[in-house]
Amino acid sequence: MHSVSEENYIKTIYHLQDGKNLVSTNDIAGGMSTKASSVTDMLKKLADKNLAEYIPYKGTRLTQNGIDCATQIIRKHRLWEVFLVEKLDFSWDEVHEVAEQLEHIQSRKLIDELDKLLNFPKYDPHGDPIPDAQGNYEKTVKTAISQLEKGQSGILAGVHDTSTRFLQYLDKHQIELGTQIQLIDLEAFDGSCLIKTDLKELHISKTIADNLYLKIFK
Amino acid sequence: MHSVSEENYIKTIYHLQDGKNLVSTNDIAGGMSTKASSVTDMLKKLADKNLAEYIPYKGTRLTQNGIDCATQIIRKHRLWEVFLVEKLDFSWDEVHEVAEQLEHIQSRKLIDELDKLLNFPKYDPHGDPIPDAQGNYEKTVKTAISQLEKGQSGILAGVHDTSTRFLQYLDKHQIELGTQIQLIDLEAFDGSCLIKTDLKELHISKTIADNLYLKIFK
DNA sequence: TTATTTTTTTAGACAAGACTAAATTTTAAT
DNA sequence: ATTAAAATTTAGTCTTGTCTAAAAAAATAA
Repeated sequence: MHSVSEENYIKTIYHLQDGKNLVSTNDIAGGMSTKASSVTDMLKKLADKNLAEYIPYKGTRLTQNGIDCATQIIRKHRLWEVFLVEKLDFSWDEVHEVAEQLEHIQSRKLIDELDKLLNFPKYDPHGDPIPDAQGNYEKTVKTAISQLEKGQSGILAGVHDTSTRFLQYLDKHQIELGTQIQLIDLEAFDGSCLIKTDLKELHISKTIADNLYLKIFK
Repeated sequence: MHSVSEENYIKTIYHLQDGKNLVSTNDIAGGMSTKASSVTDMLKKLADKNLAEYIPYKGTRLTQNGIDCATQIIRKHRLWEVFLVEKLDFSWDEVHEVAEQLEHIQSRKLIDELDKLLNFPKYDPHGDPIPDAQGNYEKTVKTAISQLEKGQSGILAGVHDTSTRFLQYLDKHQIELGTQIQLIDLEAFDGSCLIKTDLKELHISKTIADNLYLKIFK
């Protein structure tokens, strides 16, 4: 099928795409911790294989083919994360690195059976939706806390940054998926926020507020 | 840690070693479906990393380091095989290819937790022993049916050839691990045998008899 | 023991993926 | 509209792991 490297590029482009028309070479390089020149080389390969459309100096977008491929990788990644947490007692900040390896295992049967074992879960441990075998998944509209208006509230449905440090920060402050959060105050000067959960009030920086996505009750 | 390719060489050498003092370059090439010249290159790398002792023109043996590494790969391979059969409804002739990929996933916690989930199994679905976290495992003395004397019996404890075709042959004749088998007659001319299980008598070729290993009651 | 065959190694090439440095194109700023 | 800065691509190199063809060593046979 495709090489591990190709799959990682496809996944990165897919995540960067979201809404935008074209993804820039530099953004991909940033997202993969590699150099722009390496990205250019790979983009040509992906275009040759009809996985991406590459317009020199302008940017790239995945073809339908590439999108299908990305969706399957994401399906695998998220199912493995559920497996690690539900069956192997991993905590949600430990799963990413291992899932990153497991998502490249090639076996249709393996994934379908895993899905069955886990009872066809809809969400991964970070609250992100899991595509089904056909690649369909609920595209929830999630809003970062930093984008809310004062007084709005919602439940934590996803995080942007999935680094161990960030996830541990959340654990420390007893914030997890499903936690109800209300925006009490927003400081215009530095974008920091005062938020309230069932348990306590907490002051968070703009960086944190950008990273927490809520499903909003309208 | 080590590359997938290095791990595959280590595993192959370990399996070919068994008993022998040195493993030949050609045998490794055969076992890996690669060319002797490629093997020579890799042997030098393994020697540099203190994973193997390489004596040009003579052969190779793993160092203790290499043996430890091989044992861990085998542990992972066999645990994943158990997982696939027990939890994901794979049949024993479907597991090998996938386990071959899964054995290279790097995560100590993953394997220890998997071991726990499966209840610390001692044998894989082919009857081969699974090394524990320290690398220790029961080194059973298994004897091919073709090596038995007339009248001897034992229970099927392993197979040599693990190809799908062979495993399906066994399924067809209702032979599985744990099946009690007695050697009724051995034809000196072509090495074929007449064997008896609880269910029936069966005439098997020398090729088959070479591939079936029994634990013998002495 | 010499000649022949087999095994193994060396030399040189190639593909995938990555990098650095230089060149080119695009964008932004005067 | 030029010029300066930023983004992107090209050219050339490197590493890993593979290959073929040729050379060298070891094993076998006469």
